[in-house]
Amino acid sequence: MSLKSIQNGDEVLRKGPWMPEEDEILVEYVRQFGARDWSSIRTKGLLPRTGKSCRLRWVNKLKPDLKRSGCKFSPEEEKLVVEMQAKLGNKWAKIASCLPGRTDNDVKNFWSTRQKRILRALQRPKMPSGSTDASADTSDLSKDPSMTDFGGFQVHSPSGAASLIGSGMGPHFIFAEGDSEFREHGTDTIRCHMRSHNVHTFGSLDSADDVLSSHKLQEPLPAGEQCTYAGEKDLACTAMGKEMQLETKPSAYQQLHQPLSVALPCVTMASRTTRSIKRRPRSRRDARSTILSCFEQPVVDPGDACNVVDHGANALIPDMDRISPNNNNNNNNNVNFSTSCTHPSSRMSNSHNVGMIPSSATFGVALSDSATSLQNHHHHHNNNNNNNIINNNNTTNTNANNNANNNYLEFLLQSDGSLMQNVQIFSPEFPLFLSSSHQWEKLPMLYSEDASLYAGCNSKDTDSCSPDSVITNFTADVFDSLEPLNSAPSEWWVAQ
DNA sequence: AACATGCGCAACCGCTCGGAT
DNA sequence: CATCCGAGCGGTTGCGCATGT
Repeated sequence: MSLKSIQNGDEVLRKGPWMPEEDEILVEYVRQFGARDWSSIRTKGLLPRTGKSCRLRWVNKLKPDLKRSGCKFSPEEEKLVVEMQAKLGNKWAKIASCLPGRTDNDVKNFWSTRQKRILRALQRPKMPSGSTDASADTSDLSKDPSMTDFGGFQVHSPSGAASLIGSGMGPHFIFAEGDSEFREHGTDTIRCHMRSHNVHTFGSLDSADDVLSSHKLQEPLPAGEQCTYAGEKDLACTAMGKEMQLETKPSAYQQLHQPLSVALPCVTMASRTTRSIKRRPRSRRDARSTILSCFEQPVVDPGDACNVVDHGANALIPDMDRISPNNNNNNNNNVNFSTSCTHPSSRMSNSHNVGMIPSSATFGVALSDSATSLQNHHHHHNNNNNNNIINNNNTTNTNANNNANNNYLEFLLQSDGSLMQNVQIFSPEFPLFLSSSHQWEKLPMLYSEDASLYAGCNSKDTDSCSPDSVITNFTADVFDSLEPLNSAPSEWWVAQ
């Protein structure tokens, strides 16, 4: 055992791990004199430890009735910690006072570990069985091939199509037909049974722990054609025909991200969309790259330039050659990149810049074939869309499904080959709206005040940006960490 | 098998608070 | 009222074991 010591005058004070003999002396001291006057332990010559060290040892380890070291927090304890932390903040001592046998240090460490776990879940998603990462899944649930472990979140996905696509604001889970439930492994269980629904996307705008573990959904969700469940607080679950939504209500979002009149916590897309655009991820893929993998093209014909929507650092760019750095006039180290995107069957036939979204933004795409818009002067309100959900009731496009040349815009295509209108790419910082006239427009209700985010726009007060003007500034080293997309088409994972 | 990395937890550090003098 | 000092709190560090390569 390593023994550190510090010189204190003629005295040598010990530091570091406590030995059993020291513990015995300390316990005996407390028995005789009580748990106080800690400094006198040293002045009496009982232990070469500071009073502070003695107190800490007693409070955290030796005090009677403490739960033994290594005793995991129970789901009830975790729930209480989460709730109290939300109320009180990092008042660990206060929180610990409500947890018999737990010390403030226990709670603090537990919280820290939990935060890291959640972060890992978002940054290192593991993909369904059949993926190259399956062997990395060592959780108990790995025995069940239908279970996928996304770090701290375990997802039941018989179709193998479950995918974690979100990060930053919280995880998004996409489910396909046949997936029956989603569950979070932790304090609370959020479980939705789905039988007749094509796709289920769940997301939260808040951090995973804030939302996922503090709301509980009724179970099982009836598989009827229409049912609605309002969560205890701010989660609601709605099943409508072939789709089901889980949503956080604006109130929950606004608590953390105010002022905000509109939130987009989750997206529901048609099954064709989600299946055809996903591909097998590499291990340790950055979470942001994983998001992009849902939207990038699996195969691109020569000349059919179609690049990933980039949303900042660490994004995966499938083909660097197609991204040309443009000189800008700034004297700083920033380089402007614009990505172009065309598709032969799309009305969007000319190059459109889709490079956007500053780093640290959370990326998502909300689709609507019913011209759903968050802008009043654009909207054709979907009946279900009275708060923060954008619906896509698009039906399966078989042609598109079979088309090996699907690119990431494929999910924007409607059955007649035309481009789906009113596509919104959202992030809190830089939401955009692709209108029916294929103009990228800013969403005023979500505007960031940071004018630099609108590089290329004439003015942040401008109502619309031309496609070519949507350019994001990246620092020069942004692409250092990018991986080239070098896997063969056969490596692309397409859920069936 | 050896090494690297991840992870949880015990202990430390710096600071604030409040009672005693 | 000012100062000292012990107690307590929250953040951080680093050790040791587990797991991965």
